Amino acid sequence: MRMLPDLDVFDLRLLAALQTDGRAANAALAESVGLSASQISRRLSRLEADGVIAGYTALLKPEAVGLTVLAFSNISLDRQAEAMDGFEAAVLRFPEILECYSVTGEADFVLRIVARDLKAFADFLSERLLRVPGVRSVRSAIVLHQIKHTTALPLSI
Amino acid sequence: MRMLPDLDVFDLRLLAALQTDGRAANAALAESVGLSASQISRRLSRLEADGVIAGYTALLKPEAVGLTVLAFSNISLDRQAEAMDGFEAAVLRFPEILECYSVTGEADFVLRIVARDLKAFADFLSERLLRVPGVRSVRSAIVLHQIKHTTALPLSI
DNA sequence: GCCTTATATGCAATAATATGGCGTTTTATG
DNA sequence: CATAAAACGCCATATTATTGCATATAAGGC
Repeated sequence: MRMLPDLDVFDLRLLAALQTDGRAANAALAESVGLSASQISRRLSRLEADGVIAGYTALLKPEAVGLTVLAFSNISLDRQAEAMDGFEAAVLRFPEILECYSVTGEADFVLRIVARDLKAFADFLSERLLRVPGVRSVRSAIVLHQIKHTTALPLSI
Repeated sequence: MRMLPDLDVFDLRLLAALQTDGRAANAALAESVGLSASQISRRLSRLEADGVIAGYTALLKPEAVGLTVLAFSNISLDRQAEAMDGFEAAVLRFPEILECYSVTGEADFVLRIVARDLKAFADFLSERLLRVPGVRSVRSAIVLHQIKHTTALPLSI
């Protein structure tokens, strides 16, 4: 695994194509990259081995699997070392918490949370999250509209 | 496209497997679902046609493509209708803004922003985002540590 | 409850796709 | 400018996906 994988223009085009369609056939990728399919195969293996490509996933429509609520919750903890460890462990256990980051600013953590509906979200907050030891405050921004949503990182091609 | 795609246990297992590895071969998916590869192929086509599967993507390691800064920025706009339209159009144009939602709470919007480094992030804020007409305030939570990060939605299997 | 119809299934044949050898070309290095 | 190393495309082979089809399972009508 290279530390500084210097990606050439073909790599970047390939990554861009894979961010657009992670299941595209090598022949299709070859088309948009401008190389042969066999080279795509080889570069793909390299990018995976190097860890540039962390994985592949299917993107599901949340409503189709019964999830209508998305929220960003800002968490503040009590100032104790054990509070943080316990909180992080709890976060990993809750499947409705998709992401958790410690951040600068007023809050200690930002969470991305999904739930079936508003009631399920409220229940999760009051019966689960607020009961995690050390959690002092939770301020949630519930999503009203999605203006933009992509997992594709910008690549300077 | 069905409105209420009632997913059976095989569908849910298949979706779970695809969220774990979006490029898994049908034979491998068949293994974890408990069906034949041909059925996987057929169910896959159906889930794609129904829009349950919105797409597939490669997940890249941000550092490997030169992105070291992730932030969640909370935006407040001036109370004018045209401010909102202009802001949303601007958001769609900026590739460093991966996600944008209008939300409840103190802010009007939450943005997920990536940047090469702190300087690039600061420049983006001051030279781009703050110059979008109608933007009144930006409060950013810059990510210090990633505790959890997944795109996989929780499925009640 | 049984018959009918629609849907789902696994198997096997076929089609599509990925991979690796190999000779050639390009790029980097002294 | 010569040489070595890396990358390339083509092609043959291996792997994987898809579809026809006969059988099985589940749903609806009477």
